[in-house]
Amino acid sequence: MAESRQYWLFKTEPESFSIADLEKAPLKTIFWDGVRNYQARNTLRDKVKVGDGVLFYHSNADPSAIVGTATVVKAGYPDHTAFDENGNHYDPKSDPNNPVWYMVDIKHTETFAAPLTLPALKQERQLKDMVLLQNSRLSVQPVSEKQWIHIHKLKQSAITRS
DNA sequence: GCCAACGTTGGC
DNA sequence: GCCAACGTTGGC
Repeated sequence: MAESRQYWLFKTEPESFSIADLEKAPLKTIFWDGVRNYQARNTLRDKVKVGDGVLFYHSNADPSAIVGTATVVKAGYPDHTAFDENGNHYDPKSDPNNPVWYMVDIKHTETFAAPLTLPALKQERQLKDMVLLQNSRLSVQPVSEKQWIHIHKLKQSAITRS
């Protein structure tokens, strides 16, 4: 029996990679490279599966916000950007025979008509347990099904209001 | 730009 | 294995 679908939140600084960039990518698909944190690595390597839902979050942005969603199209595999001595994400600890860092592929699903800003998310009692709101720096974090559903409701009401 | 919170490194 | 020093993240 297949495990049920899981949900995640991926953070990115829009200055380096935004949801607009994801939409413009060929097949609207990219590899989520550059994660260099062990907890996030473990999640990417062991837990994120094809078909899982991803909340796309812009950090260090004005305003910081969940700006859309994506779908996982390839589960964890070695992050080859760690092997490239000339790249920004090079890490000598990792080599092809014994990779340290992992990535997944995600495909754009939707860009929200109205971003769900951090202050707005903080006002939702149903979201108070979100890892995002717990002072966490984790760039790849779990989202519960309840949180996922609630965020989609918020997204809907944001559209209705606009 | 500041700085609190967090993660990692490395001396011991 | 402890923990101080350092580096990074990310909200404000």
